[in-house]
Amino acid sequence: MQIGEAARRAGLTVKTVRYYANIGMVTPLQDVNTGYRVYDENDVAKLQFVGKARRFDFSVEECRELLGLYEDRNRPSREVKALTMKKIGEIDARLAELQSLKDELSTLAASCDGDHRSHCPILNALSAG
Amino acid sequence: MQIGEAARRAGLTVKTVRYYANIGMVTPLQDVNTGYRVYDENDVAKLQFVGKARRFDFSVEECRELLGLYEDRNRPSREVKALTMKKIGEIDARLAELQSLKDELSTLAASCDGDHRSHCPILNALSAG
DNA sequence: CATAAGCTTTCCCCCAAGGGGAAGGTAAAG
DNA sequence: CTTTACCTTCCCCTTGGGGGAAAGCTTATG
Repeated sequence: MQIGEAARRAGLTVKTVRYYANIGMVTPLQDVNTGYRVYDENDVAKLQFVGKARRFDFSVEECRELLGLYEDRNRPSREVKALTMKKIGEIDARLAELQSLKDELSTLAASCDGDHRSHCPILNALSAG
Repeated sequence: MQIGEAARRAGLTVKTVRYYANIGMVTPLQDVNTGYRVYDENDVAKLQFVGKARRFDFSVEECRELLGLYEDRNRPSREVKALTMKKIGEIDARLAELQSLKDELSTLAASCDGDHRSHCPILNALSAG
């Protein structure tokens, strides 16, 4: 099938699928006459796999790694789990960071009247050393 | 003072301060002879303000807006509070997204033995339609 | 046959928010 | 006079593609 159908079936844009081909992540065959990329079922499966991993916040490089493990029938599940735990740790760190930011901003917002007057504790806090 | 001292006092890198000058956010005077940027106390205050707002996850464009409000002695605090509430909403959305991702990944990780064997529910989940 | 529609290709610039480093000017100190 | 420590502009790099131009292919229609 052509790239359009492969993209549609994987739930990705054509641009994205072409990008994955360019960086060597999912490499279809190429029609010698037209130069068109030709995808098969296995390619679509890989695209879906990568698409799902991306939605799980894995970077493109991590996806490449996961895809390698996915295709290696003899890899130990330990490696996949390690990558997953690392990703969970990163998400945890970001969660804590965002929660802390939210708390501080909420405190500031609560102290600001938010009316037509110019007094504003939020700006004061931002300008305080 | 020169850019180096201004950056140090604002807790920013020289690159960042130069970037803010280039995009017209904090615009110092320029020495006619040397071409060096010349910062005063007010510039440093603005740089600190922007630095702090950036740490609160405000985008550069939002910082520009906040800085405008900060310099306008007659602005209503309503506008600042609205910007802050919008930012809190964005943080909330991202928190929910990350929490959901973490839950799903945790479930997957818990179901994977993570040993030397190849069976891996994580990869199975990623490859399932 | 011409041509228009709907695919596809490569190529190049764009985003945020700067970082890294080259090549070269300037000023103070030894 | 030269080293050292600043500073300048300029250009490429990052993530993960998006937007669009110019051009090639196939098929359907007038």
